[in-house]
Amino acid sequence: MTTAYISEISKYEGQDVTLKGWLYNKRSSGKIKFIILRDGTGLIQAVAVKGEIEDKYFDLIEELTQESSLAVTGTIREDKRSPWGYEMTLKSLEVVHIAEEYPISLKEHGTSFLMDNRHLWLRSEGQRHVLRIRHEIIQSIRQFYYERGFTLIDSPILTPASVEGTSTLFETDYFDGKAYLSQSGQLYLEPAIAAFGKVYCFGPTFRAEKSKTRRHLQEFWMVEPEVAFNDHEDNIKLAEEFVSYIVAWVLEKCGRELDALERDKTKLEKVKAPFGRVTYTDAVERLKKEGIEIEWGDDFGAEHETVIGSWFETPVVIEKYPAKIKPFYMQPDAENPDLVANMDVIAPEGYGEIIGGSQRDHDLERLKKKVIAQGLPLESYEWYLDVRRYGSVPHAGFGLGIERTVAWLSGSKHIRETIPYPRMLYRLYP
RNA sequence: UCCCCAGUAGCUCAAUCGGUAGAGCAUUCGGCUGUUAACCGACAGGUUGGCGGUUCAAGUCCGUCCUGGGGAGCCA
Repeated sequence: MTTAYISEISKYEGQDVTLKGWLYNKRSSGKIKFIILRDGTGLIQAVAVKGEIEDKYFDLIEELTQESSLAVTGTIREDKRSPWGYEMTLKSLEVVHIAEEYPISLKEHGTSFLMDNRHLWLRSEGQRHVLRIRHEIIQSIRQFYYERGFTLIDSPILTPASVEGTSTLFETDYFDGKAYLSQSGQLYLEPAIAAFGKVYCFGPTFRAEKSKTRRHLQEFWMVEPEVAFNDHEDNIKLAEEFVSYIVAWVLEKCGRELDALERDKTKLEKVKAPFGRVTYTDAVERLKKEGIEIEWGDDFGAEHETVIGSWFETPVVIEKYPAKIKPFYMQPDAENPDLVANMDVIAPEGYGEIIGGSQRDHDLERLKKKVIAQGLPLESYEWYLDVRRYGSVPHAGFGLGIERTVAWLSGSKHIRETIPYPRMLYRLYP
Protein backbone atom coordinates (compact mmCIF):
# COMPACT_ATOMS: atom_id res chain seq x y z
CA MET A 1 0.00 0.00 0.00
CA THR A 2 1.29 3.44 -0.93
CA THR A 3 1.84 5.83 1.96
CA ALA A 4 1.00 9.40 0.95
CA TYR A 5 0.99 12.92 2.32
CA ILE A 6 -2.19 14.99 2.29
CA SER A 7 -0.50 17.90 0.49
CA GLU A 8 -0.02 15.65 -2.55
CA ILE A 9 -3.33 13.86 -2.34
CA SER A 10 -4.60 14.98 -5.77
CA LYS A 11 -1.99 12.69 -7.38
CA TYR A 12 -3.73 9.68 -5.91
CA GLU A 13 -7.30 10.23 -7.05
CA GLY A 14 -9.04 6.91 -7.55
CA GLN A 15 -6.25 5.01 -5.80
CA ASP A 16 -6.02 3.34 -2.42
CA VAL A 17 -3.44 4.93 -0.12
CA THR A 18 -2.44 4.99 3.54
CA LEU A 19 -2.23 8.32 5.38
CA LYS A 20 -0.53 8.65 8.77
CA GLY A 21 -1.30 11.43 11.17
CA TRP A 22 -3.43 12.68 14.05
CA LEU A 23 -7.18 12.93 14.58
CA TYR A 24 -8.24 16.55 14.16
CA ASN A 25 -11.95 15.95 14.73
CA LYS A 26 -14.63 13.33 14.27
CA ARG A 27 -18.38 13.31 13.81
CA SER A 28 -20.87 10.55 13.85
CA SER A 29 -24.40 10.13 12.62
CA GLY A 30 -25.09 6.59 13.76
CA LYS A 31 -24.51 4.55 10.62
CA ILE A 32 -22.01 6.97 9.07
CA LYS A 33 -18.87 8.34 10.68
CA PHE A 34 -16.50 11.10 9.61
CA ILE A 35 -12.95 11.55 10.81
CA ILE A 36 -10.71 14.46 9.94
CA LEU A 37 -7.03 13.63 9.84
CA ARG A 38 -4.08 16.01 9.88
CA ASP A 39 -0.60 14.86 8.94
CA GLY A 40 1.47 18.07 9.14
CA THR A 41 0.93 18.85 5.46
CA GLY A 42 -2.83 19.31 5.43
CA LEU A 43 -6.25 18.08 6.47
CA ILE A 44 -8.53 15.48 4.90
CA GLN A 45 -11.82 13.88 5.84
CA ALA A 46 -12.27 10.12 5.76
CA VAL A 47 -15.77 8.64 5.62
CA ALA A 48 -16.87 5.27 6.99
CA VAL A 49 -20.32 3.85 6.26
CA LYS A 50 -21.72 0.98 8.32
CA GLY A 51 -21.88 -2.14 6.15
CA GLU A 52 -19.37 -0.77 3.61
CA ILE A 53 -16.42 -1.15 5.98
CA GLU A 54 -15.62 -4.08 8.26
CA ASP A 55 -17.44 -3.71 11.57
CA LYS A 56 -14.22 -3.96 13.61
CA TYR A 57 -12.93 -0.82 11.88
CA PHE A 58 -16.25 0.98 12.10
CA ASP A 59 -16.38 0.33 15.84
CA LEU A 60 -12.73 1.31 16.30
CA ILE A 61 -13.56 4.87 15.21
CA GLU A 62 -15.68 5.20 18.33
CA GLU A 63 -12.57 4.84 20.49
CA LEU A 64 -10.60 7.59 18.78
CA THR A 65 -10.06 10.76 20.80
CA GLN A 66 -8.94 14.16 19.57
CA GLU A 67 -5.22 14.06 18.56
CA SER A 68 -4.98 10.27 18.68
CA SER A 69 -2.34 9.09 16.20
CA LEU A 70 -3.42 6.67 13.52
CA ALA A 71 -2.97 5.36 10.00
CA VAL A 72 -5.97 5.30 7.69
CA THR A 73 -6.26 3.38 4.45
CA GLY A 74 -8.87 3.96 1.79
CA THR A 75 -9.74 5.27 -1.64
CA ILE A 76 -9.09 8.90 -2.56
CA ARG A 77 -11.82 10.66 -4.53
CA GLU A 78 -12.72 14.19 -5.48
CA ASP A 79 -15.68 15.59 -3.53
CA LYS A 80 -17.26 18.98 -3.97
CA ARG A 81 -18.65 18.89 -0.44
CA SER A 82 -15.12 18.92 1.00
CA PRO A 83 -13.46 22.28 1.69
CA TRP A 84 -10.17 20.63 0.68
CA GLY A 85 -11.49 19.15 -2.57
CA TYR A 86 -10.72 15.53 -1.78
CA GLU A 87 -12.00 12.88 0.58
CA MET A 88 -11.13 9.32 1.53
CA THR A 89 -13.57 6.43 1.60
CA LEU A 90 -12.23 4.56 4.57
CA LYS A 91 -11.41 0.85 4.21
CA SER A 92 -9.35 0.24 7.33
CA LEU A 93 -7.50 2.02 10.08
CA GLU A 94 -4.76 1.28 12.56
CA VAL A 95 -4.49 3.07 15.88
CA VAL A 96 -0.96 4.08 16.83
CA HIS A 97 -1.89 5.74 20.12
CA ILE A 98 -5.11 6.78 21.81
CA ALA A 99 -4.55 10.33 23.05
CA GLU A 100 -5.45 11.39 26.56
CA GLU A 101 -8.06 14.13 26.81
CA TYR A 102 -6.57 16.92 24.70
CA PRO A 103 -6.49 20.32 26.40
CA ILE A 104 -6.96 22.47 23.29
CA SER A 105 -10.46 22.09 21.93
CA LEU A 106 -11.74 23.44 18.63
CA LYS A 107 -13.49 26.21 20.54
CA GLU A 108 -12.07 29.46 21.82
CA HIS A 109 -9.22 29.68 24.29
CA GLY A 110 -7.48 32.49 26.11
CA THR A 111 -3.92 33.55 25.39
CA SER A 112 -2.60 32.57 28.78
CA PHE A 113 -3.95 29.03 28.47
CA LEU A 114 -2.64 28.69 24.94
CA MET A 115 0.81 29.93 25.91
CA ASP A 116 0.94 27.41 28.78
CA ASN A 117 0.22 24.81 26.11
CA ARG A 118 2.45 26.33 23.43
CA HIS A 119 3.96 22.91 22.66
CA LEU A 120 0.47 21.69 21.71
CA TRP A 121 -0.78 24.98 20.26
CA LEU A 122 1.84 24.53 17.52
CA ARG A 123 -0.46 21.88 16.04
CA SER A 124 -3.25 24.40 15.43
CA GLU A 125 -3.78 25.53 11.86
CA GLY A 126 -3.30 29.26 12.45
CA GLN A 127 -0.03 28.73 14.30
CA ARG A 128 1.20 26.38 11.60
CA HIS A 129 0.52 29.00 8.92
CA VAL A 130 2.48 31.70 10.74
CA LEU A 131 5.42 29.38 11.38
CA ARG A 132 5.42 28.24 7.76
CA ILE A 133 5.72 31.89 6.76
CA ARG A 134 8.60 32.29 9.23
CA HIS A 135 10.26 29.28 7.64
CA GLU A 136 9.98 30.81 4.15
CA ILE A 137 11.19 34.21 5.33
CA ILE A 138 14.33 32.61 6.75
CA GLN A 139 14.83 30.65 3.55
CA SER A 140 14.52 33.86 1.50
CA ILE A 141 17.08 35.60 3.71
CA ARG A 142 19.63 32.83 3.24
CA GLN A 143 18.99 32.85 -0.51
CA PHE A 144 19.25 36.65 -0.82
CA TYR A 145 22.70 36.79 0.74
CA TYR A 146 23.86 33.64 -0.99
CA GLU A 147 22.91 35.04 -4.40
CA ARG A 148 24.80 38.26 -3.63
CA GLY A 149 28.00 36.57 -2.58
CA PHE A 150 27.85 37.28 1.14
CA THR A 151 29.66 34.92 3.50
CA LEU A 152 27.91 33.74 6.64
CA ILE A 153 29.92 34.66 9.73
CA ASP A 154 28.34 33.27 12.86
CA SER A 155 28.84 35.61 15.78
CA PRO A 156 29.25 34.28 19.32
CA ILE A 157 26.33 34.10 21.71
CA LEU A 158 28.50 34.16 24.85
CA THR A 159 30.30 37.49 24.93
CA PRO A 160 32.53 39.33 27.39
CA ALA A 161 30.66 42.64 27.38
CA SER A 162 27.89 44.75 25.97
CA VAL A 163 27.98 45.79 22.34
CA GLU A 164 26.50 49.19 22.97
CA GLY A 165 26.90 49.34 26.72
CA THR A 166 23.34 50.54 27.22
CA SER A 167 20.77 47.75 27.14
CA THR A 168 20.48 45.28 29.97
CA LEU A 169 22.16 41.98 29.25
CA PHE A 170 21.52 38.48 30.50
CA GLU A 171 24.45 37.51 32.69
CA THR A 172 25.70 33.99 33.15
CA ASP A 173 28.58 32.28 34.93
CA TYR A 174 31.59 31.55 32.76
CA PHE A 175 33.87 29.36 34.86
CA ASP A 176 35.54 31.81 37.26
CA GLY A 177 34.14 34.90 35.56
CA LYS A 178 31.01 36.27 33.92
CA ALA A 179 29.70 36.12 30.38
CA TYR A 180 26.77 37.88 28.72
CA LEU A 181 24.34 36.68 26.08
CA SER A 182 24.84 38.57 22.83
CA GLN A 183 22.47 41.38 21.95
CA SER A 184 24.00 41.90 18.49
CA GLY A 185 26.61 40.32 16.25
CA GLN A 186 27.66 43.61 14.71
CA LEU A 187 30.96 44.16 16.51
CA TYR A 188 32.10 40.68 15.52
CA LEU A 189 30.97 41.19 11.96
CA GLU A 190 32.94 44.38 11.34
CA PRO A 191 36.37 42.71 11.58
CA ALA A 192 35.13 39.99 9.21
CA ILE A 193 34.51 42.44 6.35
CA ALA A 194 38.28 42.80 6.01
CA ALA A 195 38.44 39.04 5.48
CA PHE A 196 35.40 38.48 3.26
CA GLY A 197 34.15 41.88 2.07
CA LYS A 198 30.44 41.10 2.34
CA VAL A 199 29.28 39.17 5.39
CA TYR A 200 26.17 38.50 7.43
CA CYS A 201 25.24 36.78 10.64
CA PHE A 202 21.93 35.27 11.61
CA GLY A 203 21.07 33.98 15.01
CA PRO A 204 19.30 34.56 18.30
CA THR A 205 19.90 37.72 20.32
CA PHE A 206 18.97 38.45 23.90
CA ARG A 207 17.70 41.53 25.65
CA ALA A 208 17.10 41.54 29.39
CA GLU A 209 14.94 44.66 29.18
CA LYS A 210 11.62 44.40 30.95
CA SER A 211 9.69 45.07 27.78
CA LYS A 212 6.13 43.84 27.84
CA THR A 213 4.42 44.69 24.59
CA ARG A 214 3.18 42.91 21.50
CA ARG A 215 6.38 43.92 19.68
CA HIS A 216 8.94 42.60 22.16
CA LEU A 217 10.57 39.30 23.02
CA GLN A 218 13.44 38.67 25.40
CA GLU A 219 14.97 36.25 22.87
CA PHE A 220 14.59 37.04 19.19
CA TRP A 221 16.34 36.32 15.90
CA MET A 222 18.19 38.96 13.96
CA VAL A 223 19.95 38.95 10.59
CA GLU A 224 22.77 41.46 10.24
CA PRO A 225 24.64 42.22 7.00
CA GLU A 226 27.87 44.23 7.01
CA VAL A 227 29.61 45.40 3.83
CA ALA A 228 33.08 46.86 3.28
CA PHE A 229 33.18 50.11 1.27
CA ASN A 230 29.40 50.61 1.57
CA ASP A 231 28.35 54.10 2.53
CA HIS A 232 25.05 55.38 3.95
CA GLU A 233 23.26 55.39 0.58
CA ASP A 234 24.51 51.88 -0.29
CA ASN A 235 23.25 50.73 3.08
CA ILE A 236 19.73 52.06 2.49
CA LYS A 237 19.66 50.55 -0.98
CA LEU A 238 20.66 47.14 0.38
CA ALA A 239 17.97 47.31 3.07
CA GLU A 240 15.28 48.27 0.55
CA GLU A 241 16.22 45.51 -1.88
CA PHE A 242 16.48 43.02 0.97
CA VAL A 243 13.03 43.72 2.39
CA SER A 244 11.48 43.80 -1.11
CA TYR A 245 13.07 40.41 -1.85
CA ILE A 246 11.66 38.85 1.32
CA VAL A 247 8.16 40.19 0.64
CA ALA A 248 8.17 39.00 -2.98
CA TRP A 249 9.35 35.56 -1.85
CA VAL A 250 6.62 35.23 0.76
CA LEU A 251 3.94 36.34 -1.72
CA GLU A 252 5.17 33.70 -4.15
CA LYS A 253 5.59 30.82 -1.70
CA CYS A 254 2.97 31.43 0.98
CA GLY A 255 -0.18 32.44 -0.88
CA ARG A 256 -2.17 29.65 0.75
CA GLU A 257 -1.04 30.56 4.26
CA LEU A 258 -1.63 34.30 3.72
CA ASP A 259 -5.14 33.59 2.44
CA ALA A 260 -5.91 31.29 5.36
CA LEU A 261 -4.76 34.02 7.76
CA GLU A 262 -6.87 36.56 5.81
CA ARG A 263 -3.81 38.73 5.23
CA ASP A 264 -4.48 41.61 2.82
CA LYS A 265 -1.96 40.73 0.11
CA THR A 266 -2.55 43.91 -1.89
CA LYS A 267 -0.78 45.83 0.88
CA LEU A 268 2.24 43.54 0.61
CA GLU A 269 2.28 43.81 -3.18
CA LYS A 270 3.05 47.53 -2.82
CA VAL A 271 6.29 46.78 -0.95
CA LYS A 272 8.88 47.51 -3.63
CA ALA A 273 12.13 49.49 -3.52
CA PRO A 274 12.63 52.40 -3.24
CA PHE A 275 10.70 52.97 -0.03
CA GLY A 276 9.35 56.19 1.39
CA ARG A 277 12.13 58.24 2.91
CA VAL A 278 12.30 61.04 5.44
CA THR A 279 15.08 62.55 7.50
CA TYR A 280 14.80 62.63 11.26
CA THR A 281 14.68 66.43 11.20
CA ASP A 282 11.91 66.59 8.56
CA ALA A 283 9.92 63.93 10.38
CA VAL A 284 10.05 65.91 13.64
CA GLU A 285 8.84 69.06 11.85
CA ARG A 286 5.99 67.24 10.15
CA LEU A 287 4.94 65.56 13.41
CA LYS A 288 4.85 68.98 15.07
CA LYS A 289 2.70 70.36 12.25
CA GLU A 290 0.28 67.46 12.82
CA GLY A 291 0.03 68.54 16.44
CA ILE A 292 2.05 65.70 17.93
CA GLU A 293 4.25 66.54 20.87
CA ILE A 294 7.95 66.12 20.11
CA GLU A 295 11.12 68.22 20.14
CA TRP A 296 14.20 67.93 17.98
CA GLY A 297 16.58 65.71 19.93
CA ASP A 298 13.87 63.40 21.31
CA ASP A 299 13.87 59.81 20.15
CA PHE A 300 10.74 58.54 18.42
CA GLY A 301 8.29 56.53 20.48
CA ALA A 302 5.91 53.84 19.26
CA GLU A 303 3.19 56.39 18.50
CA HIS A 304 5.57 58.57 16.46
CA GLU A 305 6.69 55.59 14.41
CA THR A 306 3.13 54.58 13.63
CA VAL A 307 2.26 58.10 12.44
CA ILE A 308 5.40 58.34 10.30
CA GLY A 309 4.62 54.90 8.87
CA SER A 310 1.15 56.10 7.89
CA TRP A 311 2.61 58.75 5.57
CA PHE A 312 3.61 56.05 3.07
CA GLU A 313 2.19 52.83 1.65
CA THR A 314 5.59 51.15 1.56
CA PRO A 315 7.87 50.78 4.55
CA VAL A 316 9.59 54.06 5.37
CA VAL A 317 13.27 54.83 5.84
CA ILE A 318 14.00 57.39 8.54
CA GLU A 319 17.59 58.62 8.31
CA LYS A 320 20.11 60.91 9.99
CA TYR A 321 19.19 60.98 13.66
CA PRO A 322 20.88 63.27 16.20
CA ALA A 323 24.25 61.78 17.19
CA LYS A 324 23.58 62.27 20.87
CA ILE A 325 20.76 59.70 20.97
CA LYS A 326 22.66 57.06 19.00
CA PRO A 327 25.55 54.67 19.84
CA PHE A 328 29.22 55.56 19.53
CA TYR A 329 30.02 53.48 16.44
CA MET A 330 27.90 55.45 13.97
CA GLN A 331 29.55 57.57 11.27
CA PRO A 332 28.89 61.32 11.57
CA ASP A 333 26.87 62.83 8.73
CA ALA A 334 29.11 64.44 6.09
CA GLU A 335 27.19 67.74 6.13
CA ASN A 336 26.17 68.07 9.76
CA PRO A 337 28.33 66.58 12.53
CA ASP A 338 25.39 66.72 14.97
CA LEU A 339 23.74 63.98 12.89
CA VAL A 340 24.77 60.40 12.17
CA ALA A 341 24.58 58.43 8.91
CA ASN A 342 22.06 55.96 10.26
CA MET A 343 18.68 54.68 9.16
CA ASP A 344 15.70 52.85 10.62
CA VAL A 345 13.09 51.09 8.51
CA ILE A 346 9.55 51.27 9.84
CA ALA A 347 7.10 48.64 8.62
CA PRO A 348 3.65 49.86 7.56
CA GLU A 349 0.37 49.13 9.37
CA GLY A 350 1.82 49.89 12.78
CA TYR A 351 4.23 46.97 12.94
CA GLY A 352 7.06 49.26 14.02
CA GLU A 353 10.79 49.28 13.50
CA ILE A 354 12.04 46.22 11.61
CA ILE A 355 15.52 47.51 10.70
CA GLY A 356 18.09 49.65 12.47
CA GLY A 357 21.50 50.32 10.94
CA SER A 358 24.19 52.79 10.01
CA GLN A 359 27.41 53.52 8.28
CA ARG A 360 30.13 52.77 10.85
CA ASP A 361 32.72 55.28 11.97
CA HIS A 362 36.04 54.18 10.46
CA ASP A 363 38.19 56.93 11.97
CA LEU A 364 40.29 55.49 14.81
CA GLU A 365 40.88 58.63 16.86
CA ARG A 366 37.29 59.88 16.65
CA LEU A 367 35.94 56.47 17.59
CA LYS A 368 38.28 56.21 20.59
CA LYS A 369 37.04 59.56 21.86
CA LYS A 370 33.42 58.47 21.56
CA VAL A 371 34.05 55.20 23.37
CA ILE A 372 35.59 57.14 26.25
CA ALA A 373 32.89 59.83 26.15
CA GLN A 374 30.18 57.18 26.55
CA GLY A 375 31.94 55.86 29.62
CA LEU A 376 32.90 52.54 28.04
CA PRO A 377 36.18 50.77 28.94
CA LEU A 378 38.54 51.38 26.02
CA GLU A 379 40.59 48.23 26.70
CA SER A 380 37.51 46.05 26.05
CA TYR A 381 37.22 47.52 22.56
CA GLU A 382 40.86 47.32 21.44
CA TRP A 383 40.16 44.33 19.23
CA TYR A 384 37.24 46.17 17.67
CA LEU A 385 39.33 49.30 17.12
CA ASP A 386 41.89 47.18 15.27
CA VAL A 387 39.47 47.24 12.31
CA ARG A 388 40.43 50.94 12.09
CA ARG A 389 44.19 50.30 12.52
CA TYR A 390 44.88 47.84 9.73
CA GLY A 391 43.41 49.06 6.46
CA SER A 392 40.36 50.95 7.70
CA VAL A 393 37.60 51.37 5.12
CA PRO A 394 34.14 52.94 5.09
CA HIS A 395 31.57 50.27 5.82
CA ALA A 396 27.93 49.93 6.76
CA GLY A 397 25.37 47.44 7.93
CA PHE A 398 22.08 46.91 9.68
CA GLY A 399 20.01 44.41 11.62
CA LEU A 400 16.58 43.10 10.71
CA GLY A 401 14.34 41.57 13.37
CA ILE A 402 12.89 38.28 12.14
CA GLU A 403 9.87 38.09 14.41
CA ARG A 404 8.69 41.62 13.67
CA THR A 405 9.05 40.87 9.98
CA VAL A 406 7.04 37.65 10.37
CA ALA A 407 4.39 39.50 12.37
CA TRP A 408 4.09 42.17 9.69
CA LEU A 409 3.94 39.81 6.69
CA SER A 410 1.62 37.29 8.36
CA GLY A 411 -0.57 40.00 9.87
CA SER A 412 -0.13 38.59 13.40
CA LYS A 413 -1.41 40.78 16.17
CA HIS A 414 1.29 39.66 18.59
CA ILE A 415 4.95 38.80 18.08
CA ARG A 416 4.72 35.79 20.40
CA GLU A 417 3.02 33.76 17.67
CA THR A 418 5.87 34.32 15.21
CA ILE A 419 8.44 32.13 17.00
CA PRO A 420 7.85 28.51 18.03
CA TYR A 421 8.74 28.96 21.69
CA PRO A 422 8.67 32.64 22.70
CA ARG A 423 10.75 33.82 25.63
CA MET A 424 8.86 36.66 27.24
CA LEU A 425 8.89 38.65 30.42
CA TYR A 426 7.58 36.32 33.15
CA ARG A 427 7.15 33.43 30.73
CA LEU A 428 9.86 30.82 30.36
CA TYR A 429 7.56 27.78 30.13
CA PRO A 430 7.38 25.55 28.21
C1' U B 1 10.24 50.30 37.01
C1' C B 2 5.37 52.77 36.13
C1' C B 3 0.01 52.89 34.42
C1' C B 4 -4.59 50.13 33.13
C1' C B 5 -7.48 45.46 33.08
C1' A B 6 -8.65 40.46 34.59
C1' G B 7 -8.61 35.87 37.87
C1' U B 8 -15.75 31.74 38.93
C1' A B 9 -16.32 23.87 36.44
C1' G B 10 -10.88 20.92 32.19
C1' C B 11 -11.87 25.34 28.42
C1' U B 12 -14.76 30.03 27.03
C1' C B 13 -17.86 32.96 29.80
C1' A B 14 -22.70 34.52 32.95
C1' A B 15 -24.48 35.73 37.92
C1' U B 16 -29.25 42.76 38.34
C1' C B 17 -28.86 46.88 44.38
C1' G B 18 -24.41 42.65 48.56
C1' G B 19 -29.31 37.84 49.30
C1' U B 20 -29.38 29.60 47.82
C1' A B 21 -23.17 29.57 41.86
C1' G B 22 -25.32 29.08 36.02
C1' A B 23 -24.70 28.11 30.57
C1' G B 24 -22.09 26.41 26.16
C1' C B 25 -18.06 23.30 24.75
C1' A B 26 -14.93 19.06 26.34
C1' U B 27 -15.45 14.27 29.24
C1' U B 28 -19.06 9.89 30.29
C1' C B 29 -23.77 7.45 28.61
C1' G B 30 -27.81 7.20 24.89
C1' G B 31 -29.89 8.70 19.74
C1' C B 32 -29.22 9.94 14.53
C1' U B 33 -26.92 7.30 6.89
C1' G B 34 -23.37 13.51 4.52
C1' U B 35 -21.44 15.84 8.99
C1' U B 36 -18.27 20.75 8.26
C1' A B 37 -16.38 24.32 15.62
C1' A B 38 -22.42 18.78 13.35
C1' C B 39 -26.95 18.13 15.97
C1' C B 40 -30.61 16.09 19.93
C1' G B 41 -31.23 13.99 25.07
C1' A B 42 -29.07 12.74 29.92
C1' C B 43 -25.22 12.17 33.90
C1' A B 44 -21.25 14.30 36.23
C1' G B 45 -18.27 18.35 37.19
C1' G B 46 -17.15 24.29 42.26
C1' U B 47 -13.04 25.89 49.16
C1' U B 48 -15.46 31.80 42.98
C1' G B 49 -6.44 32.91 42.92
C1' G B 50 -4.37 33.44 48.53
C1' C B 51 -4.72 36.06 53.22
C1' G B 52 -7.23 39.72 56.12
C1' G B 53 -11.37 43.24 56.83
C1' U B 54 -16.63 45.50 56.53
C1' U B 55 -21.65 43.13 56.97
C1' C B 56 -27.10 39.47 59.56
C1' A B 57 -25.18 37.98 54.71
C1' A B 58 -19.38 38.77 50.09
C1' G B 59 -18.12 35.77 43.53
C1' U B 60 -19.83 40.97 44.23
C1' C B 61 -17.45 46.17 48.69
C1' C B 62 -12.31 47.57 51.08
C1' G B 63 -6.92 46.37 51.97
C1' U B 64 -2.88 43.38 50.65
C1' C B 65 -0.21 39.68 48.14
C1' C B 66 0.17 36.22 43.96
C1' U B 67 -0.66 35.04 38.81
C1' G B 68 -1.82 36.48 33.96
C1' G B 69 -3.10 40.09 29.99
C1' G B 70 -2.53 45.08 27.60
C1' G B 71 0.40 49.51 27.32
C1' A B 72 4.66 53.12 28.47
C1' G B 73 9.88 53.49 28.48
C1' C B 74 13.87 50.80 25.73
C1' C B 75 14.65 48.55 21.35
C1' A B 76 14.58 44.70 16.39
